[in-house]
Amino acid sequence: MERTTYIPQETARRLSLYLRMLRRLRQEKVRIVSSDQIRRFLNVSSVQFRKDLSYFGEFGKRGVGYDVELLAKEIGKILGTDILHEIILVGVGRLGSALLEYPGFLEFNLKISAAFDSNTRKVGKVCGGVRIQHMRQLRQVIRKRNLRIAILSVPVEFAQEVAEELVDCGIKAILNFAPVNLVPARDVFVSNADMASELESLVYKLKQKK
Amino acid sequence: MERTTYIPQETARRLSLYLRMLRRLRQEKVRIVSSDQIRRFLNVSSVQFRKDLSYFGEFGKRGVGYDVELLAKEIGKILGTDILHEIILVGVGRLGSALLEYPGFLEFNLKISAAFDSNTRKVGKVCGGVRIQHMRQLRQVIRKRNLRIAILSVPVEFAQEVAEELVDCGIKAILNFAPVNLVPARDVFVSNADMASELESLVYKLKQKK
DNA sequence: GTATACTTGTGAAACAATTAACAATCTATA
DNA sequence: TATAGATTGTTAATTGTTTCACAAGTATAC
Repeated sequence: MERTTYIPQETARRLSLYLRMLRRLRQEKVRIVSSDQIRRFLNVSSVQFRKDLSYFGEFGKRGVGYDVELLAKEIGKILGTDILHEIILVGVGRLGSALLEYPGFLEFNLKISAAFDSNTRKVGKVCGGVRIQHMRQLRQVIRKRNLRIAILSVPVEFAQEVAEELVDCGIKAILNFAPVNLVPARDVFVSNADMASELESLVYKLKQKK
Repeated sequence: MERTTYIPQETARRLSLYLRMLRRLRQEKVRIVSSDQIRRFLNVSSVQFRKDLSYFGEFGKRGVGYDVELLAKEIGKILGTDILHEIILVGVGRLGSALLEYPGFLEFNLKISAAFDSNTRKVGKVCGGVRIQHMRQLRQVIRKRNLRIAILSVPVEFAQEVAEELVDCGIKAILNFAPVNLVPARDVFVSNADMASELESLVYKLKQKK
């Protein structure tokens, strides 16, 4: 039961999928699940699933399977989403306001607890239960509440500059929706949610298949 | 100059980044770019860049670099986005309408040319220059215009069912925004744009770093 | 209690992707 | 035309990830 120190990047990503699946199963009152059932649900091989878990411990019962409730809790702990994380959103345009109202975050104990925009007409309005504040408040709010994670949904031409401001205010992780590949500062994690690029990859795959 | 038949998945994804960068450079009237400059812009090693290109041919000039214009064209051809691709969007909610107005797709010659929703109140309205049609029209429109790619932005509880309908109508690639890991049919490509999961991975990374 | 059918956990092997090292080529310049 | 400096393209080595194969544990039927 020795734990390796190195954990594949992909494993972390998949844990998230597992967790969502498990929560869904829990809702449906499923108590026990086997790695082979997970395979059918998620398109991840059963060995992959077991291997991924093996980096963190032993959670199943041989000959039986996994306790849904227990495994969900354990994966939550591993990922750090057993506790609520507050995040901020910067740029309340079309996409930004859709994200503010997006219900999918809460499922993972993620809550957008502050939103910012530089347009004074938007400031003060409430969207998705959050009052929009002016960009000027950014630093103060981040500092005061010790926030670390930001969603960036500003127009592409401001993305790099606003990202740098965020980092300067103490943000350590950014989920970027602007269509630029933001290059992260030293100790900051950036994840580029590049929708157009995803589509382009699909176009390419279709082309290959033919 | 022999071309391997196998091309890493990740290479295809990166080509998309390269292409966007090159187009931006072209706009700025840059004529020549070296792999080392690309590295600085995109955080992809210069060898990686050259290696990725080497799967498809030789596009640079030793001692000089790459012709921006030419390389952009070539990568466009490789990815298949040298010609316009029409896609459909299903589910015009908050997120769906944001996507309809998203300007980032055109950059890659991708155009949402039809949108569908089952809510009769939305049907007939125009969003992002596209008239929303009823789901009943789905099959007819897909068939008639021979469409292959769909963006799925319906509520999570309908996602699997609508996805199956899309496939049944002839759709071959789906970009899914609903927070489920859609399991694709045999010859259909699905890309799950899982925003909550992305954030959760960031939370995990932050936790590790500490 | 023993046999049978399942299922997990994991070291080793196979496979895939990235990086290092360097030959080949180009430009500019004296 | 020789030389220096720059840059690409590619083979080989390295690193990272997935899969195989199977031991070990559990439940059930008889």
